[in-house]
Amino acid sequence: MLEVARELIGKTLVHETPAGRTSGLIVEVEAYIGESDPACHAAPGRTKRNAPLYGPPGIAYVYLNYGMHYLVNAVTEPIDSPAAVLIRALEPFEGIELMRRRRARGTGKRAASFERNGLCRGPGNLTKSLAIDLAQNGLDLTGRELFIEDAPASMTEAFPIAWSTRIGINVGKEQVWRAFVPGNPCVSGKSSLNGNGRSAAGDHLTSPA
DNA sequence: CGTTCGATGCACT
DNA sequence: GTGCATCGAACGT
Repeated sequence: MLEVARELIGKTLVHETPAGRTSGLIVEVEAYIGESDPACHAAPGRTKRNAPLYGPPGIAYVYLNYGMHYLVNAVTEPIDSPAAVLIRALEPFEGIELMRRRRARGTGKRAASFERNGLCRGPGNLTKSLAIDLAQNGLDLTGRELFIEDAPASMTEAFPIAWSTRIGINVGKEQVWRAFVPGNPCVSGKSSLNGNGRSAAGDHLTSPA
């Protein structure tokens, strides 16, 4: 499972829409594993909302939280083993101008005022830039609309990976189940290891316990 | 630098 | 009615 999270780092998440194609390199993820993980949506058992977690792996689990942000996960385990990787940040790759227009929508701001590195920094931001909402819930991530694929050869350098505790939760804080590319300016949250002054004491470069 | 707080909608008890 | 796997603006050091 944590291996899947690690493998997703450095792949691309792509969304094809009538408006165009947007994609980015996955630089930050978190694992949510099973009903025994209090922060996982499967913790209360099977419900209508979390049903995709109990389905086959390779499926997108999308939901709305805080009433205003859609979050996208990749289901990772076999049927009846609820677990998923939350995609938290991307380095924008294709469709950057389209991302800017989507981010500006509804705000009074100009699309041009959005910096590239911030377009997909944070799970709520990346779904807005890629136009991911409940319509994509349950899609096959190996399909043609919303999918994960290997990065182009020109980008397949080895990515350094750091692990930390998960962000934005109140339970299950002990697990070191957040993986990110240290130093990458598109990573959300704080990290002394990402080289831009956003730091957190718990970060470390070794593998999780 | 840091922390607090409002916006906002839906699933769940 | 309560509580979020958030974001960013508005404050206080």
